[in-house]
Amino acid sequence: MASTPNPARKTRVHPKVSTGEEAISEGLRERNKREKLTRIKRAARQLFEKQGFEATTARQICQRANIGTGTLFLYARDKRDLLFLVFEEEARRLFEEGSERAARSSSLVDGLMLLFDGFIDFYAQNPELSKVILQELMFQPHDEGGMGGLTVEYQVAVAAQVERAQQRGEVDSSVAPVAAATACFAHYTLWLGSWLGVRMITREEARKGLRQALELQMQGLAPKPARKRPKQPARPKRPAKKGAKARRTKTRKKS
Amino acid sequence: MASTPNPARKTRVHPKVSTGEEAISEGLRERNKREKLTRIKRAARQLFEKQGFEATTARQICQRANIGTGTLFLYARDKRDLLFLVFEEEARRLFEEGSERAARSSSLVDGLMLLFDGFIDFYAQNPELSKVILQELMFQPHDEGGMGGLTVEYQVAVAAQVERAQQRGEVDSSVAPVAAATACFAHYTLWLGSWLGVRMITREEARKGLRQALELQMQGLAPKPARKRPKQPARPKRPAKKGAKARRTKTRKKS
DNA sequence: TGCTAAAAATGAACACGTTCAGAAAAGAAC
DNA sequence: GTTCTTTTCTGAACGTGTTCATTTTTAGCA
Repeated sequence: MASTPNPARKTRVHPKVSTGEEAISEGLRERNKREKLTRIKRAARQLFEKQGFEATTARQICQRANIGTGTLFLYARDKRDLLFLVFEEEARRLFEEGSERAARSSSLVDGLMLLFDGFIDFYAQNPELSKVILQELMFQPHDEGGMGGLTVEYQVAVAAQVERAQQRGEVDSSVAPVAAATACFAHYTLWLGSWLGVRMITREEARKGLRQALELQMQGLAPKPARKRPKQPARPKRPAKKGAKARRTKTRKKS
Repeated sequence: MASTPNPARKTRVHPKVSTGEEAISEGLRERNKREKLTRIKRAARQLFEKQGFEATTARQICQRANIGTGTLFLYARDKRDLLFLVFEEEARRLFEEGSERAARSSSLVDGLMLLFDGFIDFYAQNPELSKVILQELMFQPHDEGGMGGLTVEYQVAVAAQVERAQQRGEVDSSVAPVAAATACFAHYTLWLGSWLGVRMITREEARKGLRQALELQMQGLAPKPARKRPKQPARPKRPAKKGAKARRTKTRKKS
């Protein structure tokens, strides 16, 4: 009944390392901190990629980064936080690239897959690390900036896609965009989980399953009333070229 | 690139404790093991519920169960596995109760909510523990028996619900039941995660969101060609308050 | 240049989960 | 009972992530 509120992630990392462009001249302090952070990122990344997350010890990272063991935890809340330090930048880049590509698509499902594919490629590079990242993303509060914030932006981007589709007449106007976005996001996370977490599925199976789930989300489970032309152009502006259900798009090429 | 295959959960727990009814007379060995297991379960449950999962140490459990520290790990693979030892029985019961109730329902959404509600109630009893359980369920391979097996059975039960609805004509006959079940399960896990993991939502909000997601899954996002639906309340004439739509059933009462 | 206060770095120390070589208990055979 | 084999138990020991009192570095000022 009691339940401790979890180790309650430490309030904030101690040295406030500058986030980029500052006044022209930086003090010694600033420079040292920046360099240290860089070294930490590099060391962590190298070791994670070579040995995996669990097999890499904090002390190893410290040694390679030339810092004392305690210092590491002034720059990262804990070991898992290092994953974010290391990969946030790349994730942000992928996110923006995906958003751009998706914006050019004219089908909701295609657009979402473009959005998702960037991350799927990223995760595929190292499934073991990705599992930990995903786990953290799905179970850590999304506030407190960092990569959790990205997740929120992600959902916003999905919602934007839905809204565009709605304006196109591809999505019913009575649907709340955020609700639809959440639904699509649910399929995304489930299939990612089956692939990276539960590990009973390959990457391509996950992509295929995800795409089918999105199509099913478009169609709905309920039976279509009668297969006849909606001759009344009252409701949707354009009759939305929605043909049969199983829209066989060729599997999208990825990098 | 390398990536260690994770600490690779230990092959199997050492003493094979009998799973219930055996030959009438049991040897001293069997009895000792059974008693020890019982003591472990009791101790772990009490401590977990009083102090929470993280705050309970393995040594505390051993002390309370009157066993050596090493012995604990002959009965549980690791600390998290204790959660399954402790809660599997109860989870199984809830699952069966839910299945029965769901079988009596004549609407898919209602039926699924009945199925889900059992677990939602269970999780609500102790959200912190539930978070860990959920995390384990979603990220540990589902084979190797235990509670993971339950997850599989769960999805099967959902698929069965879909099939029944299909026979009733509530679900389109062209839909593959497992695909539909997976989709519904995706909504279930997402909303559970928002509630227990990311912690930005209350239990009732999660239930409501889940129900709406299921309804949206029924309807689909695509625009309906003509409003010739059997008995759907058509488009909401009344300007349904704040974006919410498709509110059909009154929020189900739960136990 | 010294002097002082604030910021940052340090590594020994802590508490934890987990292991494993050896000890103890239970069964089998006589 | 006595001996031997097999199963089960045990707690000291290991390696881990993380903390914190102390030391070192930097900045501001005279």
